[in-house]
Amino acid sequence: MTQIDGRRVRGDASRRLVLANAVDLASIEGLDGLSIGRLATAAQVSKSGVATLFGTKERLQLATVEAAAQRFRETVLEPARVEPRGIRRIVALLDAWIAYSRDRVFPGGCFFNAAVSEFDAKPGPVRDAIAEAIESWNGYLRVSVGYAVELGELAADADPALLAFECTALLDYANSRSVMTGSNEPYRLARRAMVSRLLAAGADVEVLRPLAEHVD
Amino acid sequence: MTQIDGRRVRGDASRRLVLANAVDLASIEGLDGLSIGRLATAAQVSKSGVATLFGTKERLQLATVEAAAQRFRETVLEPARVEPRGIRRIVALLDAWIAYSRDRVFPGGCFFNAAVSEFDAKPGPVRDAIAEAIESWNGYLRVSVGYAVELGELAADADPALLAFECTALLDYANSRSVMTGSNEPYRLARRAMVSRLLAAGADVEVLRPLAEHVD
DNA sequence: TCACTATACGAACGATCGTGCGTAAAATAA
DNA sequence: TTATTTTACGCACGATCGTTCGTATAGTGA
Repeated sequence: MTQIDGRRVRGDASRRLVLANAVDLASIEGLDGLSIGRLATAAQVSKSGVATLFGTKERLQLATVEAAAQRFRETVLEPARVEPRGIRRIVALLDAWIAYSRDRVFPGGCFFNAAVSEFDAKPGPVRDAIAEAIESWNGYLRVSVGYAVELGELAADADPALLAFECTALLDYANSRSVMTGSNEPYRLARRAMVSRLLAAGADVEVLRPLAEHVD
Repeated sequence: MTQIDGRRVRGDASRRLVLANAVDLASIEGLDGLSIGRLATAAQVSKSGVATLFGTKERLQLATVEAAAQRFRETVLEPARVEPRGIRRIVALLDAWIAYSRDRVFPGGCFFNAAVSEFDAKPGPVRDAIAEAIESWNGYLRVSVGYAVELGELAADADPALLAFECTALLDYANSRSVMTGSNEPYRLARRAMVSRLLAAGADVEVLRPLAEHVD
């Protein structure tokens, strides 16, 4: 039986508070643009308090990436798990992703879209952590498409890797365009493209209805 | 008859030199991460020399965006103009864009992908300049698709806006994935997706050959 | 000739950055 | 109790940031 440590409890609460501000700030300013001083101001703690809790800026960035990944999982992955494996879960995932972007779960749009563009040419632990989070989401979607093929809900010759690639491309681009223009039209375009693509892959039109008919 | 000014000639040469370094650095470090000091070191001029030529950092960023747009036009748009309007020019544009990304015309991958993610949530003149450059490219591709429809090279019910949206999404995502992983596989996936999408829109399979058969 | 402009640099400004040190308080462990 | 760990802060350090000022040089015009 592991006893709880009141100091750790307090520290974890502080870390959560700081990280909640960190992911929001980083989705706007970027993971590098996020400075410890401004973060401390936003979280209403002292600058050296942030330094105490995270050590270095790189460790703060790593913790921020993990906090963002958790918020993503809670917002996109968890809700879709109520749907059974196969095409229904795919539809739930794609729909949840659009809601995640459209509702600005991160105020600057998808955290990982911004993080990838910022760090894709900067090797190091932070880049690796971002890559792993992306890879995890991509893999989850790809495997989900694979289930649908195995279950006969998509054509046997459908390529899960290609289909997942296309959907992710459309989602990411819709996010980028919406944040840039402030319009929801990109989400409607992405929905149309994904629906017609899934139909071409043999999906049942009825099952696609949540994705096709949702208004953004 | 406007006489040339030797001082301006010299200054323009310096500006070009500095901007060539600026776009390369910014494609890696970002437009904000790009600092005047490091830029001066890279371009082998003094820090205050850069300040003299561009005034403020914001004006340097604006000039950098314009320099990047020019390099993009020279690399992607100009070569495709040798092809006639319609599906052939579309194929040339898409193929040139993949080469532009794959050959790392900007060392950090597509300059505008990085710039959009960095500035989409930061209102101001720099964001506006980036948005205008993106809009210009998107519009050019959309109009090109429209020509192909008008010429009967694509189905009459094909939606140019949607088709251009899908292709841009695939191109941007292929760029992002390739820079992140160092692989050319994303370009092959994007090619396959675009070819099948254009075929579904009624394109002639022969005309798509340059896009379909090119090896990255 | 002389005044003016554009380029270019060195030096320095105040501001902010990430980080380390010393200290204090709270909780745990001896 | 005493010793140790964790959190949290104030303070200051060196480094770098964008910017400004003064100065020098070269080219343009009157």
